[in-house]
Amino acid sequence: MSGTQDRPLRADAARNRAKLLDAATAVFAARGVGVPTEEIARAAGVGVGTLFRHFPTKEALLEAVMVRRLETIAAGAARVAAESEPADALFACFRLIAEQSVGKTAFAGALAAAGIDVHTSLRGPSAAIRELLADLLHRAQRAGAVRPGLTLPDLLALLVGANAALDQLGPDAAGRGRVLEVVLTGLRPH
Amino acid sequence: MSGTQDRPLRADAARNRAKLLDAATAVFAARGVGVPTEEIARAAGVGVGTLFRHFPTKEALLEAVMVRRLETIAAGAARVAAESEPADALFACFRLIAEQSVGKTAFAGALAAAGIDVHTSLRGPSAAIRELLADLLHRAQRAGAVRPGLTLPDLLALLVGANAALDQLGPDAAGRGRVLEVVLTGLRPH
Amino acid sequence: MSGTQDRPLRADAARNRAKLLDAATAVFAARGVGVPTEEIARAAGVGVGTLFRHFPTKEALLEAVMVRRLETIAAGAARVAAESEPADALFACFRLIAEQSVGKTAFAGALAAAGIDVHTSLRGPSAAIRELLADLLHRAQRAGAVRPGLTLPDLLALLVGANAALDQLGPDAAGRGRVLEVVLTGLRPH
Amino acid sequence: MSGTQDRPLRADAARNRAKLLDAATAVFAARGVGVPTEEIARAAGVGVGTLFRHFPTKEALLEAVMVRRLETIAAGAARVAAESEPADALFACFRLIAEQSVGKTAFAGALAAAGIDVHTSLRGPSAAIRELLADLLHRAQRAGAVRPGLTLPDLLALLVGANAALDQLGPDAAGRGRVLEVVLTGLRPH
DNA sequence: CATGAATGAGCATTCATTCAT
DNA sequence: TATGAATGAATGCTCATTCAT
Repeated sequence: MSGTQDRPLRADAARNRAKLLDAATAVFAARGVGVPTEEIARAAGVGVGTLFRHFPTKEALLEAVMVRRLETIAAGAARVAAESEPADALFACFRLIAEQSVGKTAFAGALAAAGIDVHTSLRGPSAAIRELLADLLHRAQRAGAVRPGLTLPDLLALLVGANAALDQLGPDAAGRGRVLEVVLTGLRPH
Repeated sequence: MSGTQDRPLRADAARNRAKLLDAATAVFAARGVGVPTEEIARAAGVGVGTLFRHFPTKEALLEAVMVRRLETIAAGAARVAAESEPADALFACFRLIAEQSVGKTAFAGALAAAGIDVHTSLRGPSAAIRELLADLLHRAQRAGAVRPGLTLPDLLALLVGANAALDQLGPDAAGRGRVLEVVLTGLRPH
Repeated sequence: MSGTQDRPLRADAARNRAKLLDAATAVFAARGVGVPTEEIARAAGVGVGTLFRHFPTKEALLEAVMVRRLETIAAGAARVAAESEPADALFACFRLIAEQSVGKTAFAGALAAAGIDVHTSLRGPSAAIRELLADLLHRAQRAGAVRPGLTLPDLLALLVGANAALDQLGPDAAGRGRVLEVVLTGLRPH
Repeated sequence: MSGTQDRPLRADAARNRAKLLDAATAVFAARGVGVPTEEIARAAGVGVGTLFRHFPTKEALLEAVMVRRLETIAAGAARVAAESEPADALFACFRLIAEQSVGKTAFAGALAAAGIDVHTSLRGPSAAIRELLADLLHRAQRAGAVRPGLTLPDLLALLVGANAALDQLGPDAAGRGRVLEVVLTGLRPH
């Protein structure tokens, strides 16, 4: 049911898999998805062969990186959502997701540009997020805390947009706050 | 000093340059920036050699495409800005820019991912837009129509974000309207 | 109708194509089909890129080599067949084909082993040979010079076998003569 | 001198060796000698490590497969040869060897193509066959049942050729009979 | 000046072999 | 001793760029 886990996986193999995912996340973020696979293997301290034993394709590695990211985000969002009532929870989740996905823009763009069909394995984690947000959105709207006409796709698009905006803004904390404030304010009814 | 001059360009050469830019715009948008240069040459109906005569580098071609885009946008924005008073003009420009740059996200991402330094030749056109927006922002804020603390970088980031959001939303007109409405509403003081 | 010729092909391109085919024929024969493509390119005095421009795949190159071989053989066989009456013509063709296809065994084996479907482009030339042999066989049988029950597939198998036998025998001229004599004698009615 | 000795081999080790040889024979025959060693290990139900413990090299495994084949053939030939008088024995052996070595063509070709020097360990079993055939040939010739000039190398080449012919013909029993008939008839004096 | 053939560095991927578990 | 994860050299193929025609 959990997809990625086929067998218990030997201790060292699991360690290498993790090292590879970490290295890939870092290197892709730092140098773009165009980096040679060998670079990633080197960063992970393993040979290329090991990389390809764990991820049969460069594309598969990219997917695994994104899946892990989404899983982390989904978990964080679920935690945050549980702590407050719907409206606040929605806003908190929005902040969290928009903030956490640093650099995701470049990824997603590159993946799409490469004609990669990420959907299959991403559907799982992203479905979790989607459902959570759909629920929160619905309840926040019923509570009158969010614009009534807004749909889930709208919300997701705004999330992607906020993400892109923060990416573009860089580490300027004050600016990030103002930008998020603009979007979150806009979500409220007027 | 006299080597890089922009000679008037013979009629057919100018025509080829235009054909190449059009083809590149279309093909990059349709198939991503990863397309072989030869594909673009073919789409333009010329040989690769001709492409490289006009644009010494693939990167240069990409830049030229974006420059032309920005120039169009800048012109449109200037026109729109002249037609209303500051606050409305700012909102109109925001809409225009966010709408017109369909697919730019993938571009920009890919460029950045490729480690390409677009700045040099883009600074011109984008500076024009920047100045226009800086001016409108300033005056709209003085008129009390836009959040006081918002800076130009904030606004640009929001523009990029809105662009990404619309890209993600696809051609759903109603959704695009709602998303823009959210962001524009958020820009106003509260 | 003639298949391989798509456009007139520029002079130098044609020259390179020929050089590549010659080099490939020689190198494959000398060192087996396992040779790196780069080896062949070097032997032809061109870059790998050129090789792959002419033959989109290593497999395609192999096929082209075999096609040319078969074409040569087919032409020679047709010439020989025209010079005598059916029975003698059949025997002459048999000798010619068995002799000319030195090293073909290794080729064909390797191709089959590689799971390559050579048929498509080979069908043309080999069909020509097949038809010629079918005709000669039929007429030689009617003339009472060849075993009556023998079919075309039988004859082709014997041809392949004779080829293999000669390959195995090496350059010992007397031995080659005796071996061919055995097979040709066996073809006659008894 | 004591390093390469053939220790009796523990029961399970012997079983593994046999499983590997069987698997290799089957897999090589079915998918060609290009199959990854891991495929063979899997088919044998052991790990690659075990495979390489028994056969230090892929080439060594191939050789072992062929050796076993030749041993089987040699034994069969010896049995058949004992049952009749020289001439018939020779023909029976010829049939047997030609028939039994189905698929050997691809093997031998691939081995040769790979530049593998099979001789060392094959000389043993093949020497047995060679001697048997040499003896039979000699006696059959003295009995006037086989062409006088024919040498042992000629006979071996014809054997390889017959093998190739049968391989090419496939399972068509009647055809196989006719083809062998042709060659065997050719062997007789005329 | 346009063309498209030639170039070759670069990259993803495979696979025989080794070695930690 | 068996296992299968790790290794990395080797290979087929691509594509930006150059240059002969």
